[in-house]
Amino acid sequence: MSALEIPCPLFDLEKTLGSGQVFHWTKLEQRFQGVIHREPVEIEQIGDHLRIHRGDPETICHYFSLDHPLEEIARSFPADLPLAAATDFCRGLRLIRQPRWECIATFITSALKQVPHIRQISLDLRRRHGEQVGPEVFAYPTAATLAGVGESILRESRLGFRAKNLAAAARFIAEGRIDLDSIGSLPTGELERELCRLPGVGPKVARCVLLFAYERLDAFPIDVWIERVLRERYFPRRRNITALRLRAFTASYFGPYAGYAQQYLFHHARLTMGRRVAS
DNA sequence: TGGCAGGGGTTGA
DNA sequence: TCAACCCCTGCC
Repeated sequence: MSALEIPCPLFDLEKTLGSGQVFHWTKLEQRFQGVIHREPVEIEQIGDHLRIHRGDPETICHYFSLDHPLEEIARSFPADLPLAAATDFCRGLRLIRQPRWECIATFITSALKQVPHIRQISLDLRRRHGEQVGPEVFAYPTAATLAGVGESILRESRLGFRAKNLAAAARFIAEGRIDLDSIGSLPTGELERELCRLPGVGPKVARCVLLFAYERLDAFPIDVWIERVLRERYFPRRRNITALRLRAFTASYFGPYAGYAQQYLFHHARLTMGRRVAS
């Protein structure tokens, strides 16, 4: 199969895949192998071009949101030092358009887990329960499949207490108690409330899903990293500021592309702040 | 070699 | 507001 090259200005494949949005991609030398929905994909970046060894170019461009106007997004940000530094550091990092169930399930399993663990769980679930779509390549198991598998088998993938939530969420969807596609037309606030009906989905996971699977680019998930950034960089002299006040601040301060601001602050913090931060 | 603390969150009291 | 949930890793 001959490789196809497409232009991808202002895009950094490695940063995008390494920014804690998706967890199943594997790097082999310069190539990244992964699955988009059920399609095996193998790509590498050469300067401002993407060399596609396997996969449909249109699917790949859509998945990596190559149509998002990054310059315009950066211009919409409030002018402050922490965000300017993060934006500079994350040049070319784009928000991925993820399949909805896969995104929900992956973030349910991410609770109190670090990236390598989430990745290990994600790959194991694919291998054990996902459809094989290529040599050593597996799609994420469907909700119906995981609903049939049940909690005790899921625990074998080292999910711990998350197995119960994942099994229950899979059943919730398989039984038709929520339709992930039809709720896509709801306003963001209502959509968030609908997502929180799923077992194991609280405010943080719901906002990740809003951002990564429903393209609500103003959604701002607050995890421990972002909370550290907000407290240290935005409210250094107000040590006892409440989580509620932080939420209110993020809802108004970062603007229509708050989700991008969050992703940049998050990725920058993870790679520069170290494990422990003075509090 | 083994014990211990703590981690990208949710839930229910 | 806080403990409990399960497992893994790093550190001593």
